[in-house]
Amino acid sequence: MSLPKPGQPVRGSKSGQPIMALLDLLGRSWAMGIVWHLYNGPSTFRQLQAYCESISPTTLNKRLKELRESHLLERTVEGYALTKEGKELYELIEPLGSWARHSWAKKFKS
Amino acid sequence: MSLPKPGQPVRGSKSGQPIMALLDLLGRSWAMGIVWHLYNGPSTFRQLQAYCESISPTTLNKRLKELRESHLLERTVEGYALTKEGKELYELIEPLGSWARHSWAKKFKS
DNA sequence: CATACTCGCTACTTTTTATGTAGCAAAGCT
DNA sequence: AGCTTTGCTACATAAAAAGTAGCGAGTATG
Repeated sequence: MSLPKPGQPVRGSKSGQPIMALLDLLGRSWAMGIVWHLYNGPSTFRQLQAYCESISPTTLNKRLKELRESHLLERTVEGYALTKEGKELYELIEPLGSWARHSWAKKFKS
Repeated sequence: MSLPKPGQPVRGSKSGQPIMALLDLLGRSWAMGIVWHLYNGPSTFRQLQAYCESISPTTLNKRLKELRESHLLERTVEGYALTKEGKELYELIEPLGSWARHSWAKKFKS
């Protein structure tokens, strides 16, 4: 799987519109979960592995590479951490959390 | 792949927190693209297939089933359409579009 | 009535992704 | 020197997605 970049054809869009590249990137397994988790603070590779209970090191490493190349996270002395863009992204997807709890989950209670 | 439901263990979380179930669901290939597209109005199966240029009918059908069972879309006389919840969800992820264009894409121009 | 569409979908094979497990090299204790 | 932790790679297996063909139902057209 190649890195989706805005402006280039990606999985799902020959036009490479930024939103499609972003959806391709975030649509890969664990990508959003990693961003979600790192908002709490930097984590090491092994901490991320423990957090994402069933991720394999192979996949984790691939996702980390992709997210780094996409400028959403970086390595620091404390481990992997969100960049400015990564934090912005988190703040955009954050409302999903409360919506999922308060509106969406209720539809499954029947 | 089984349908992720809030309150049950899902890919990535034994707790089944709604947000994790949602991320699992949306993280599957094309799921967000389908929601994104349907906000413009209902589409038939073949229209969706044409829109998602490289999706296979097998995968499209699976995604549609999952999204229907998750109450995000439904079948109408005009084809597949977003439910009230689906529209709410779209409106939550919609800001990603302008962020991707205006902030994120710029990081790749170097 | 026949034939020729379109539509929603299934069957099947191939390719791509992800998982599961083992373990290595580098760095930091002790 | 020995023992751990850390970040990661290698390899085999399993799961998911793509690619292609085509069926049965419905509708339109001659």
